[in-house]
Amino acid sequence: MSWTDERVDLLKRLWSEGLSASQIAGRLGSVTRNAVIGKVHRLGLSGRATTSRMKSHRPRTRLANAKRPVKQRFAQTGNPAVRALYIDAEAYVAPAEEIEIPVAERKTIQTLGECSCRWPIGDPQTSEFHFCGRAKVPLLPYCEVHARRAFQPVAPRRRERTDIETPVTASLPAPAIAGSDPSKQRA
DNA sequence: CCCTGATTCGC
DNA sequence: GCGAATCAGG
Repeated sequence: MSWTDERVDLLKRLWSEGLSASQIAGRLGSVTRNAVIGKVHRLGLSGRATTSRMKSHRPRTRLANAKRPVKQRFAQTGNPAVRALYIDAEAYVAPAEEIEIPVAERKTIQTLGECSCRWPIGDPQTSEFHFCGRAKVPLLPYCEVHARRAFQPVAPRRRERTDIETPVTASLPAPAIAGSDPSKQRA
């Protein structure tokens, strides 16, 4: 697969949103992160300017957090439907409160069925605790709503770029006792 | 070892 | 133009 206009547009958008090259590659499919980086350079998009603090504007619940490793597995699946769900989740904003499941639909660990959404609700220490129990999305352990909640994009590493343009070390005062640095050796 | 982007260079 | 391999680093 090659760089069609659509794919380039998506690349530009995701890059400007601060997604990493590998994240973008995962969404585009059929390309490696190297390909993405190479394209970014050829397009002249490289060098993430000051503005794009890799933002993680997406609230994540503890439960969603706990599901992250699972999500990563599904994010890498070749199944387009599952991938689509994962990608769509990007637009999702977590609700402040858990969805109210009618008592009749609630499932316990005992009554949880093969097709029941396994999203846990409530405090496991209490008798109120139950699982969502609604019909789950095929291949996923949750109903659609909870799947969207669980499978959110990996939060970009938030880390201030301290590199880029600070070549003025020469003007810094010399340390009183400079730690020798013998570690910089390469054949 | 996980990850990040940057660069090179054969294709 | 493309991207694997590599580099340099967190």
